[in-house]
This record gives sequence, C-alpha cells and structure tokens, in this order.
Amino acid sequence: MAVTIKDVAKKANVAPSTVSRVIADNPSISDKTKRKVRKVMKELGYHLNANARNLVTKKTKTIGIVLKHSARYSLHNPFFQEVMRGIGSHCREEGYSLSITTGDSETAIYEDVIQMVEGRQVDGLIILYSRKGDKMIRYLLEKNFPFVVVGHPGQDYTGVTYVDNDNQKAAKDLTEFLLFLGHKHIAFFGGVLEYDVVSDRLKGYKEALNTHGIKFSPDYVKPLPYSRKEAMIAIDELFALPDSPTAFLALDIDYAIILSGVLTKRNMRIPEDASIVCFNNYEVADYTTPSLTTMDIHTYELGAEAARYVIELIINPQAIEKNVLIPTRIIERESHRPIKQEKPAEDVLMH
Amino acid sequence: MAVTIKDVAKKANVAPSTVSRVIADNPSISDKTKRKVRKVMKELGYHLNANARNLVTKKTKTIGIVLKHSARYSLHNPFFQEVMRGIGSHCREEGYSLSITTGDSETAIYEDVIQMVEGRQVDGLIILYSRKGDKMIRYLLEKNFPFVVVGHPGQDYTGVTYVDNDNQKAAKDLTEFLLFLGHKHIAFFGGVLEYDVVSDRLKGYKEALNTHGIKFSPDYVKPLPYSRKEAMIAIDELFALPDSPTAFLALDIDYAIILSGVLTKRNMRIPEDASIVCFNNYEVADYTTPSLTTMDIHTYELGAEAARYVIELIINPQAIEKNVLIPTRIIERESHRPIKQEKPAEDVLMH
DNA sequence: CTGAAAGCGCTAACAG
DNA sequence: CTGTTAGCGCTTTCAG
Repeated sequence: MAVTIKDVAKKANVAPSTVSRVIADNPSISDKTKRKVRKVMKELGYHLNANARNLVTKKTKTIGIVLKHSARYSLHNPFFQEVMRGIGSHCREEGYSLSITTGDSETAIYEDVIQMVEGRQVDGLIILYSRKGDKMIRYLLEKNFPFVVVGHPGQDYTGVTYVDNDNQKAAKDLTEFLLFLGHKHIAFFGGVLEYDVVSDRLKGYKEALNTHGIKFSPDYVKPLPYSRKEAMIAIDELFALPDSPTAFLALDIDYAIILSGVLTKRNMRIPEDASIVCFNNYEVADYTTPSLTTMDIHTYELGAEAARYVIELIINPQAIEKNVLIPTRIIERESHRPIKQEKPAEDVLMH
Repeated sequence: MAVTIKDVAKKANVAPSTVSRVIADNPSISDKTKRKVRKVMKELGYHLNANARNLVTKKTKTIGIVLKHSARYSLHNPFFQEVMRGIGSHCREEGYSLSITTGDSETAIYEDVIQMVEGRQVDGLIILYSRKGDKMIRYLLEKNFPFVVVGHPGQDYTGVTYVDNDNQKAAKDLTEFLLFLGHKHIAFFGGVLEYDVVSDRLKGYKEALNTHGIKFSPDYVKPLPYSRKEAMIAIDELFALPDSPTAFLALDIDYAIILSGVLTKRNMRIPEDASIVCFNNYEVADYTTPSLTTMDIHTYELGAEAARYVIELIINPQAIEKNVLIPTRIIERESHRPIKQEKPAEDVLMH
C-alpha cells in the first residue's frame, strides 16, 4: 500500500537498483535518470522505509540515550533538556535520530540497553549519569559497542570515552573566586558525597583552601539531599560555629535558592552579609533576588560533544577513547561581594 | 555474524518458523519444544532483530515524541522531564520504545515528523506543545496517523484527541482560593497571552472575579515573558495603582520566584503583606522561602494518559477521539494568607 | 551507466 | 503441533 522503490522503478522505467542508487546519490548514475527518478518519487510521494534499509545495511542511523534512574532523582534541574538540546542538535546535523530508554530501575534500564544493542535498534549510545562499577558499562565494553558517557564513569574502566567537566578545577576556581573576595569561612553546601561530581568538587574546594593557606575544616562541609528541612538544620549548625561562614558554595542552584531564602529569613542580607555562589547556570539564576552568581558548566556543549564522539566511534570503532573536559566559567551576578571589614565600625558603636 | 532465528532453528532441530512462534509465545507450540528452543536461544545468545520484525509486521512498537521548538522556549521548568517520565512509564509497561525529534525549527520538526511517519519508524506520535493552525496536525489527520497532543490543539481541528488540564477551571479555582481568603485586588502575573494555556487561564481568572462580584480591571493583568527586568516594571505599575494588589496569581513557578524576590526587596513580607500562588507544582516550590502555594497540574499524568491514548489509537485507529482533562489540585504551602484587616489598627496609630 | 538476482532476519499463510 | 514457502522493502554484488 505504501509506495516502494519498485513502484517508482516501474513508473520511471528503470530497475529498482537504479532507484536505490539515486536515493544514495550514487555518482555513477547519470543526471538525466536521477532527475527522472526523483520526479517520479515526488509524484508518487515516495519515502524510504527505514526498517528495510536498516535490515540490509545493519545500521540504524539512530543513537540511544540512556537515562539512569529515569530522571526521577538526578534530574532536578534543567540539566536534562539542556544536554538533550546539545545531543539533538549535533545528531540532527549528522542525520541521526534519537531513541531514549524508559526504564526506571537499574535492571529495567539494563534490559532496555540490551534490547537496543542486541535488537540493532541503535548504532551507538550516550549514557547520562553513570555510576561506578556499572555492569552495563562492562557489557558495552565487552561487546565493543560504541558509547560515550556524559559524566564520570569512575576509575575502574579503561577504554571508555566520556565527556565531563573538570569538576575539581571548577570547584577550585569557584572557591578561589570567593577567597579573592576576602572570604575565609566558606561553606561547602549541598550535594551527595556518593556521587563523583560532588566528591570531585569537594576535592577542588579543599585544594583551593590549601593553596591559599586556609585550614580546611569538615565543619564547613554540609552535604545534603534536596530538602529545605535538612538544609535548615545544616545552616543552623553552620551558624553555631565560632566563625560562621561568610560565603556559601552551593552545589546546585536549588541549594542556592534554599540558602537565599533561609538566610534572608534569618535577617541576613545577600550579598552584604553573606555571599552565595553555585554550580549550574540555569535561567532561574536570573530570576531570584539577588540574582545568583553561578558556575556555568555548559550543559549544552556536554551533550553536543558527547554526540560528536559517539558518532566518531560509530564511524570508526577503533578510534582511541577520549576524555573530553568541557570548560566551566563563572557568571557573575549579584549574590557575591567582597567580605566586609572585620567590623571595626561595629566595634566602635558597641562601646 | 549475529545469531539469527535460523541458527537457533538448526541447533534446536526445528524450523525457523517454530522459533518465531516460540518468540511470540504462540500457544500452539508444545511446552516441550518451547523449552528446548528457549534453551538454545539462551545458549547462543539470541536476540530478536527489531528491524527484520518491523519490516514484516509493519509495526515498530515505538512511539515518537515531538518537541516543539526544541525545548528552547517552552521548557523553562521541569515540565519536560515530568511528561517524559509519565510517557516512558506507560510505554514501557506496554512494551513500546520512545523516539524523539531533534529539530529546532518549525520546518525541521515537520521534516522529522514526516520522516518518522513515512519512514515507518514509529507507530504513533505524542505531540508536546501544539500551536494553532499547525500544518503538521493537518498532515497527520489526513494520513489518519495515530497521535495525541499534550495541551490544547486549538479549535480549528476536529478528530484530534488531546490530553490537557482544564486551564480555565484551574485558574478559576486558584483565583477563588484567593478570593475566599479575602483578597479583592488580585494580579494576574506572567505568561504570554498568545498561548492558549495563558488565555484560558485568564478566562478562568475573569470568571472567578465575575462570579464573586469583583469588577475585572485589565490593569491587574500583566502578561510578560520570562524576564526579571520586565517583571519589575510590571510590579512597579501594579503598585502605582490606586488599589495595589494584595495577591498574585503567577503563571508559573519562575514568575513566582521573581515576584517573591522583588516584593521582598520592596520591603514587603510574604505572605503577610502579599500572597503569591502559582501554577506548576515542581520541587523548587518547596525550596523557596516562603515555600510556594501552587496549583499542581499533574504533569506526570498528562504524559501517562497521552501514552495510554496513542497506544489505544494504534491498536484501534478507528477509536473515537477523546478529550481528556487531567484534574488539577491546589497544594497549600506558605506563600498565601488571608488578607489583613483593612488597617483599622494603623488608622488608630496614625492619629 | 544500468539491470538482474540474491539476500538481510523475520513473520505468516498454508499444508500436513 | 510443526514445517515449507513467500515475501516485507531495500541494498549490493555481478554482469553487461
């Protein structure tokens, strides 16, 4: 019922193979026949049947996107749509379609992947949010199937190409940014230490303190899940310290929003009384008052590069693995400020 | 090189068709042969080739998701991942895969769709964010291709099934909620009137005022794009009114965040001096201070139902179109409060 | 430069 | 209950 290559061939008085060739724009076909065939294709409303082609070429021109833990946890913020935009944009340029996993448990996701790979539904895979010691990675590696992970695959594998930020350096930069503003008591706020992103950032934070002769104290480190309640407890603890923090390094914009509200409630002014900076430069950073100084991790580029490298791997499976680090950049807005003088004025007033 | 049905057949001493039948779990195959064949499949590591099957069955068991304008505009908030979760979850239950468009312009998206449909890459389509007078909808309707739109397809089509909220009612409810708290001057804040969602909500707002004998005044209606700057201007205008608003109906959580910050900056306390309620109940509503009272539009269900109805249409293309309205619900948090007494105390103080 | 023929891996009658 | 036979729509040698 749908119009096939044969129908076109018949009407154009050529062989099916010829039609196939003009689809592929094979140079050994004369311009004349090409024009003729194309005309007929248009008249008949011909469209290539992807399945038939895939079956014979053993390629699908689609790449799969693996969402770990189904967006439920990891995807609090616009990260997901940003990477997708990046991936989508590059894939489209290269003529690739996108297929995405629906599984919402570790096992379900694993099954999805097996199905995609073994069922020959994708040529390559982009994995968002990988954890260490993942059997899926091992499987793909053994199969020698093209894939790249966005984020850090952990040290326990070789041969996997990934694209990520240099989280340690980013955190170091951001900490130094505060240090240069004169802050000496900087809280590391939010994030779950089990994730590599977070522990890497903590390393960077320590490194910065270290480099600048500030003693690291675990009291200023407050990892926590997304939760205003837990955040409030952490903030209380922080302000119970002999030297309460004058600046906060928030692991994500949502933590910064919590911070900003809670501190204001405590009658602190931001940035006059405390600076807040955070990771992830999403649009809401512009909407808060004060607007938030952020570390842009270039999520879009993360996606685009990932796409670029899977496609490279698809074309040349022997390509050596690459570790791509997308640079980060501080976006200064209103939530930071040099530290106040050590209250000399206040001292005067107090006596 | 990959193991096929024939390899299995040979090793199991049966015909390929038998293997095919056990894959389909055809009841007319004896349990004995089923077991035998399955054993061999496992031994050989057999996996079904999706393309081959799709080619003959003319089904793909995958549904396409059409993102209008590539997430760039419409997707400021977690809407996207929430619908996706809903869609994904239902599709997985029914054994469908997901494919998503990558186009980032009207034409590119249209091409993606044509390719998916004509190339037989999907059995059905879910369209997120439809605009009126869309040629894509017309095309699908003509083709009689199964699809459902999430949102409002506009009045200009019949025969399209869509799943949406009753935006007018939701807005009416939310306005009445404020009205019942005693608020008489309620601002309608944010949103772009060109979108049906927004104009429907405006209707609901008007209706509520009307029903409760409050005169509608366009001065309290401030549609605007996402932008703190424009929001500030609108807020200035609102407070220049003889009766400045005591409550704000924000079209989205991001507008509420802007409002909350800017009002606080103007030395207003929320909710003591002004109530804020908004549409969309995403997690950040819990993170702001005060936390935000929201209208939950049940994004996840929107997606899940959409998935359910495309699949229904795929199975029975003659199924009558349905217009599914997902109910909405107010989630009370801290950002609202009954209106203050008409400052009698203050009057006393003032004289 | 073009055609004929085989076959990708699977399903679906039709026999038996 | 199982095997035989076509054939889905396309690409790809191999001839010519």
